[in-house]
Amino acid sequence: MTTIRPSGAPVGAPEDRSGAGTGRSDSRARILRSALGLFARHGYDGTSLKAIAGQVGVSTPALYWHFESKDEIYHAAVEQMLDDFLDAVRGTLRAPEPLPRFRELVAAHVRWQLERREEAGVYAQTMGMRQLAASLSPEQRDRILQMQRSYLEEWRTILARGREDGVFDFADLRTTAFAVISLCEYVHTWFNPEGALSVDAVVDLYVDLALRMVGAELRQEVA
Amino acid sequence: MTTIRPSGAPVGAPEDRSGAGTGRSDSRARILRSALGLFARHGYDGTSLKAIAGQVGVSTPALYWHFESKDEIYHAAVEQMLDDFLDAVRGTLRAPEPLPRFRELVAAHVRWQLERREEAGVYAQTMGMRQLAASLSPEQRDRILQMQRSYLEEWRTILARGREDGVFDFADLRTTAFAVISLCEYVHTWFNPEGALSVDAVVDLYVDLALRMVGAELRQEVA
DNA sequence: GCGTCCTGAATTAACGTTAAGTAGACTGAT
DNA sequence: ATCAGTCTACTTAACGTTAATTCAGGACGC
Repeated sequence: MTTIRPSGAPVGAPEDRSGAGTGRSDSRARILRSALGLFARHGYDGTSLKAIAGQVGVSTPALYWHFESKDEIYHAAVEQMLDDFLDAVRGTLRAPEPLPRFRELVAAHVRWQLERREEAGVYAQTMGMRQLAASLSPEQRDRILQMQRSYLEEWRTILARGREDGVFDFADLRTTAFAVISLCEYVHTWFNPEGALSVDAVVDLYVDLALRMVGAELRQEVA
Repeated sequence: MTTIRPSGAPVGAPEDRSGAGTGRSDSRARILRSALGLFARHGYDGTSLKAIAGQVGVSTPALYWHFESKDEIYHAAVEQMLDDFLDAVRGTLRAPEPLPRFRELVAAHVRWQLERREEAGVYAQTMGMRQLAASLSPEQRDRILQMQRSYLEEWRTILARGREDGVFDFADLRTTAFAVISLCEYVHTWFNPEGALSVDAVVDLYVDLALRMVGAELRQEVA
């Protein structure tokens, strides 16, 4: 268990740093990238600053030039990932009508989860351990909760409109929204990229599953 | 972040130990119970032996009389919880026909996740952090994977039989099985016991959602 | 007087964090 | 064109704390 953490040597090989002599500090971004991966694999407490620094290729105290504390690194990494996720998903939404928009939303969410499988777990961890989320600073917590809430609202709006329009048919709005989102959120826990199914295939299957959950008439793809 | 862990005092009030003068050492069970709750809330690395011991009401080294290491406590707690889960779910299965058996399975899984919300997260954590799971001892890992596999097989069998019988209709067996299981597995992440919906209500809603996913004709309850 | 179940003190290693110093690039004045 | 000075982006050394674990011993029941 403890053997997964570096004891003497860095956990991963330092990144290649040959190109462009430290061109105006990309260090911050590189720290966040390494940190996110390590937090995702080992959790917050399982990831040492030494491991992060080792993977970036700098000494541990160097991190303190870019960030105030381990907490700040963690929060910055999570927030950046959430930003990235929301941008990616919202960037694919084009249709105004509930049914095709719902398809787009499910597809984009699932695709991101599968393509960024490694990092995807961090968010679930943060929100999963309730005390951990509660111990973020109030501003950090509020910003993250705000992003969460607005995303949830996106789903609920689509579901509500679809039901009004008569293209969806489901019992409870809130429960259905949570159910569909959590379905999409946790694809990454079982998906195996070496397996028989491609990302595209799983995306399509999940779109159909989600459509069934909201009571949409399935066979309209070509129409 | 670090403030969630006890620094001087035990994290929770020691349990009441008045009844029955240490009647033939129930200590082991009490340690496991406390440990499971703490692991669920703070994760493996976020939980100290001091915190566990403090909650049980003994000194830290006392744990070493019952267990060899922190790893062993963790593994024993997870395995016991899995045992409990499987017993609870399998104990409710009565119907031999795929459709009612599927209902039973979904209902039992969801009910357990909601009623044991606190502990439910531990398993997800263990399996979520891939390196963590991989660092369990081979025997520990094998036992847990074995339990996982046999449970998954239960689902797949029901789905396959139901499709043969014509009561289910879905595209990909493996994906559908994973999707329905993960749906049930993560109810606890959003459910709020103080909220409007009771456990029973959510169980019913989830049974319907799952039935839709596998393409079952919904309205047969009374028939 | 032996096994069970625990305590208090001690050990070693790792953690996050601070302090102090330094190499290199850029700036402006000479 | 050069040199002092400043800013950036680190370095090594070190601090205080806490972690898991060990050990030597002690109470309590049979």
